[in-house]
Amino acid sequence: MRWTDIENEACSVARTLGVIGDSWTMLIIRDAFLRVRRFDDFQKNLGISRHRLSERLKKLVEYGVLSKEAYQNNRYEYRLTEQGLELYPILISMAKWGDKWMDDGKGVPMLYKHNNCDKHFSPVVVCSECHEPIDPHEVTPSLGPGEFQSERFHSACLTET
Amino acid sequence: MRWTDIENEACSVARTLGVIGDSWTMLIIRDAFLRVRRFDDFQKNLGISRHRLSERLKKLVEYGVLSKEAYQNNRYEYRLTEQGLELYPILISMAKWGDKWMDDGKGVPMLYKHNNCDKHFSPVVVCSECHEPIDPHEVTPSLGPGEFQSERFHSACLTET
DNA sequence: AATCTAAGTTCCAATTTGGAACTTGTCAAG
DNA sequence: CTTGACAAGTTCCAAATTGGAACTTAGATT
Repeated sequence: MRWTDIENEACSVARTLGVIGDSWTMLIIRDAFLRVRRFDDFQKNLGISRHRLSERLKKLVEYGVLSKEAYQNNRYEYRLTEQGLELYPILISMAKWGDKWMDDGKGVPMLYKHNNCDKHFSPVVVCSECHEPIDPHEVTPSLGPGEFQSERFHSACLTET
Repeated sequence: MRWTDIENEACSVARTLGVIGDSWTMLIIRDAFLRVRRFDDFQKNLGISRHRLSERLKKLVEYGVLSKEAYQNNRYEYRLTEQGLELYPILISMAKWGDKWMDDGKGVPMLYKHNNCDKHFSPVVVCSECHEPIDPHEVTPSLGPGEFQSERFHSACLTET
């Protein structure tokens, strides 16, 4: 099976990876959250080839993660859409995991302050219903309406015992 | 710049992507959360080539995301370690994003029940300090001790205005 | 002793990537 | 109004990576 077919699986994780799962894409998104908006700035910050960058930006615009808007005459800005902004939980969770497990002994690269409470924070994933933190061992998955019969596990059950 | 160098950047997002950011890896992790543990089962479920699977599993074991344990004589099990289990927030956030934005009109592939409250839930990212949901516009990033001078933005500031 | 099964490894064609050079359209200065 | 600079790509090709089929190894089963 080809990697490029995965977005057609009946699994929301696979479909998400079809959009953001290939090399460089999440770093482009990261830079977009950093307010990088122009082609050359992405290219210089990331060190990605112009070729690849061009392709990836085009795809992200197609999917609706970024918008491409002209400013002045032939200059363009790429900005996160609502759909793109909602990738934030994935990104901040990656930052937290990297802080904890990929520490090089020099301390964390970046600190995050929550303007709401004015404190440095870390992201915590809680249940939308009871507001308690989610432990993977306490989640029971079941087939939803969009799942169909298959010889493959299609869906992220996302529990581990 | 080569993609394979990114894990050395002074950015926790890039470092995390160095571990889980290439094709197939997050699907391997997904299957691991589904209690898939054996080489051939990963291979058949994912449709990945044995070649790639072998490499990826080896790397995940090296990084400490999976453990490889013998059972019976020459049979092996791959299991999520503590470090691997902590990828759950990333995975469940991907599932939520895919549910919302990659819906194909057939309904979600999978439902998740929280055993703690016995309800179907969706994951919400909140502040560790004030417990309010995090909005990317309300986060102010600053350089941490591990950041150093560079001509590149290294770190995920992770705010968008 | 022959076969089965799991867990890989080997090999090579086909695809993808990185990087440098080139293009196109507008603006800004002389 | 001509020259040069700049932003945003596109083109091209060598080098690296991937997919897939076939092969290997070692213990278990018939």
